[in-house]
Amino acid sequence: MAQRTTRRQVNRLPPEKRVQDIMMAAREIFTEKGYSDSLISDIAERAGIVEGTIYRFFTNKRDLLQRVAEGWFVEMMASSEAAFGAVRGDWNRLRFIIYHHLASIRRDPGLSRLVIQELRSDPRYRETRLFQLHRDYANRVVEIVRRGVAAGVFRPDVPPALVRDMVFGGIEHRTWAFMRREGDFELDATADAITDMVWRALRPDGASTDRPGEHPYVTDRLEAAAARLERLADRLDTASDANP
Amino acid sequence: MAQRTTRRQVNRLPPEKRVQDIMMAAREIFTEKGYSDSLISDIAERAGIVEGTIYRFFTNKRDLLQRVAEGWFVEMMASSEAAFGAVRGDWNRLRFIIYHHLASIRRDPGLSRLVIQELRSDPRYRETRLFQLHRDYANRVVEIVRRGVAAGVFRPDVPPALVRDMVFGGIEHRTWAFMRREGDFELDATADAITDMVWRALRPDGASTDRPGEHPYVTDRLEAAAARLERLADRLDTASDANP
Amino acid sequence: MAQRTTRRQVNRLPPEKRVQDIMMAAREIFTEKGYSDSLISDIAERAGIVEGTIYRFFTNKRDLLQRVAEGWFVEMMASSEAAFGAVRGDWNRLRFIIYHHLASIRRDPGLSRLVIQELRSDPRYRETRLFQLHRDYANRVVEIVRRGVAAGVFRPDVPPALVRDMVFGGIEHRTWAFMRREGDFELDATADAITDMVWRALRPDGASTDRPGEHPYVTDRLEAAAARLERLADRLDTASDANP
Amino acid sequence: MAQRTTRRQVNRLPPEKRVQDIMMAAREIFTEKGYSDSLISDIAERAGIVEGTIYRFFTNKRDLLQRVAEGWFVEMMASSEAAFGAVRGDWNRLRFIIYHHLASIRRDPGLSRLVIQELRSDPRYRETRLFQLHRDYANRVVEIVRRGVAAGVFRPDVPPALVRDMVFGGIEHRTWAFMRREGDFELDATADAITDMVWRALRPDGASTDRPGEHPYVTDRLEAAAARLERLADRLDTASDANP
DNA sequence: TATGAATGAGTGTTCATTCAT
DNA sequence: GATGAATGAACACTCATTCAT
Repeated sequence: MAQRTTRRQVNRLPPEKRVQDIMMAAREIFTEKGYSDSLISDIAERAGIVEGTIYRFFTNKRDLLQRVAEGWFVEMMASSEAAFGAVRGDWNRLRFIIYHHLASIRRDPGLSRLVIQELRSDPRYRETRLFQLHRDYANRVVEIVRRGVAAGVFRPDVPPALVRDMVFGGIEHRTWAFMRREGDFELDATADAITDMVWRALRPDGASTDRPGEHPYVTDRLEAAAARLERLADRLDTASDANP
Repeated sequence: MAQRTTRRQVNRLPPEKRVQDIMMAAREIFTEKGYSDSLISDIAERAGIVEGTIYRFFTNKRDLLQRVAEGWFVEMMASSEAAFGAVRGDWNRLRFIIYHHLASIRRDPGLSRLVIQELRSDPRYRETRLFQLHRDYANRVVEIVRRGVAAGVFRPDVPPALVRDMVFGGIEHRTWAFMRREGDFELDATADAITDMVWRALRPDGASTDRPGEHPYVTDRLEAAAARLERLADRLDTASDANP
Repeated sequence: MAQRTTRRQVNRLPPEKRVQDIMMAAREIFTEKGYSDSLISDIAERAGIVEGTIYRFFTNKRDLLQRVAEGWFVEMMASSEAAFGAVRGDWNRLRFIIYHHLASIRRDPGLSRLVIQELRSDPRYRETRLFQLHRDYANRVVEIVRRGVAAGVFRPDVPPALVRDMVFGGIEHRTWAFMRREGDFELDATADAITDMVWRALRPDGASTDRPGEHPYVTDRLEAAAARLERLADRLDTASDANP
Repeated sequence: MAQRTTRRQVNRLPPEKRVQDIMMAAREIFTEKGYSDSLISDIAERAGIVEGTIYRFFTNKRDLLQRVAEGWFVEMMASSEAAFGAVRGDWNRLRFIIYHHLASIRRDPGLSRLVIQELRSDPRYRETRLFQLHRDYANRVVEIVRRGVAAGVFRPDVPPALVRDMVFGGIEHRTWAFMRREGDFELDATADAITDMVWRALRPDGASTDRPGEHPYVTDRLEAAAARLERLADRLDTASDANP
């Protein structure tokens, strides 16, 4: 013992910076390799420290993943909080949420996959802070639906939670290939398509399910045209009758 | 020389039966414990054989899981094939698929979770037979939408693949807690709610989005409009003939 | 993975032989280095196998130590069982036990120390088979004392368990330096000295505490006194008859 | 810049007080958890300082244990020094030592066990101050025996060191269960029993081995009675002869 | 064909000790 | 003198897979 050749070099940093470094390194490694293929030693190396130091700030590897994911989520929510508050109109709000979620996946596909695969399937997921964050995040949709129903602009028989599930489930399925680095998706078009689809399911019968402010749909137009032609024809009839 | 008290019992069985036994045992163990907590030795024991024998029929543990899942899926599809063919009407067909998928999850929540977690996230998933089966299974929905659009019964601007994603994504999210043995769901009510939601998103504006049979279809309205236009055209023809 | 250069060489042996090899190797390593400085990998190497194989037969490192110690003890008891049965006379029997224990320590000082240090101080020691073996072994002394007391050969006020404790405690203290490879002790002389010391503590006052066979027992003295009293009584009787 | 809420509290204390605090804390922790389960950080916390400070006063963890044990021993010896000097008579002196040792074990079973297990088995134990203290402590017994032999009150063939080993070995074995918190022992009765046992082993043949000042043992009394009766009988004979 | 003993690579975690501040 | 963040060596145990019998 004690024949250490290399002098021990201690690099003291403020705890926050250390934690930040570690989480950044961990996020990268986890994203690149997935959870179980990521080694604590790799993460330490990337963070420029030794393995033991990680354990001063994180209980274990799982805790590290957990907190990386939480950090990511908090960041995600914070980045949209202000903007979301400024959005007016239900369609726009739904579209905003959907777009934002799709954009997050595009930005961090690896992390998205990790959360879905590793954390959400954990048996203790519901006891997790991540679960709460996720729930709050997703419940923005529930809230919109609930209020719309109360205001009478949405169908009263739509289960708000199911809308949430279909929105986020749909997004996940649609982007699954991308998260696995196999496919791609168009951000705007996908956001539009999903929003429209949900929108139509929410609006009551008879109401136009077109996006607010856009042109009414073909059947309406067809019927309207027919009606106008009929009126025209009536007038023609009258005219020809009156001008024999 | 061997002091083994229990004599080695060599049971030569037809390969098919062996494979069947192993897969049944594997399915049970995998379902109970998840993939990584399942031991080959446990599976062998449950199947009444030894570890080595498994490797005569399966390349490795992963392959075993793969084929268990495939078997499950084939079984699932076969069980619905005939009945599905007999269902008439788009709403009913959608409802059938959704109900059937929900019922499969209720029957085998462990296996469902396993497929979602372990297999679908595998980087080579798309090269998998399971992927093809899954795609064929899910494309029933795509097919219905595509045909409905072509027939003019559904909106022409609905992306069929997105409908598929929202249906299966929605089902997954809705039942995720159940798959983790934490929550429950009502089979019929959920199937109805999802089908209705999709249905409303598919039907054109102005058309009743109520379930078929209760209110006239858009075709009716289109036919009525066409008829009126035809009568109009007739009259215009007559009128122009009358005013030479 | 799978670029193994050296071909995997399996060397199949009957389980008993394997267990024997492992225990022999473990005994050597444990004896040489003590428990915590012994590495499973060292033991495996010495036994000519790999680490994993050890875990087929032993639950963990502790279990291995436990069973090595048990084996040693069983062997020790077996080797003395027959001979002990043939020894006659209390002094000889005590001497035999003491000698045998000292001889065991001389033969395996490392193992002796290990048992005392590692196993006997374990909080669960009393639930151990080793404890039972040890107790049976040590109770030979208790048994001798108990019987001697019952036969009136030993003082009635001697606590047999305390005799046992002083015998084995004394042996341990006397040989402690030797177990640590620092000192030595003379086998025969030490056995004699301890036996004599205990012997003297056991024999009633007035009785010669010399080893049996060399000097008369207390019974002799009691008999002599009784004889004298009887003769005296006779004389007193005669005298009183003569002086009516 | 540091967000530490609890401000670092620098308490400059006189070195002696510091050392005292640390040793007290260490003694508690060691006693509670044993050596290897005691963490330097725990000890530091209990002493109200940080780990680094310990290393200003103690070379390493082992040294800390060493010095804790030394302190305990010195304290133990000091507490008995004066009283021991006042005790008169060999039996009483032996009894005093034995009682005192038993009482120490009763007071600090955890520490006693620690010294036996951890320190006495250390390969460098003999180079230790603790060893010297221990030797001096135990040699009180040797001294008593030696003097007794020289004075002719004890058997000349008793090896004084062996007496010491049996006394302390016996005490240790007798109280081992108690040190492990599993059993109990009666202080006075045990001290008496051990002292008596040693006493009997020390006294020469023919001498009463009863405790000094108490009644001689039965054989002696029997013989004495017989002798007196004989003398009486002789006188009676003479008297009757002289008075015919 | 079936056996099942043997293989052996692989890694998260602990904690006494150091030393820059 | 005191701090306490950082160091980094050390190691038991698992289990999918192989292959001699």
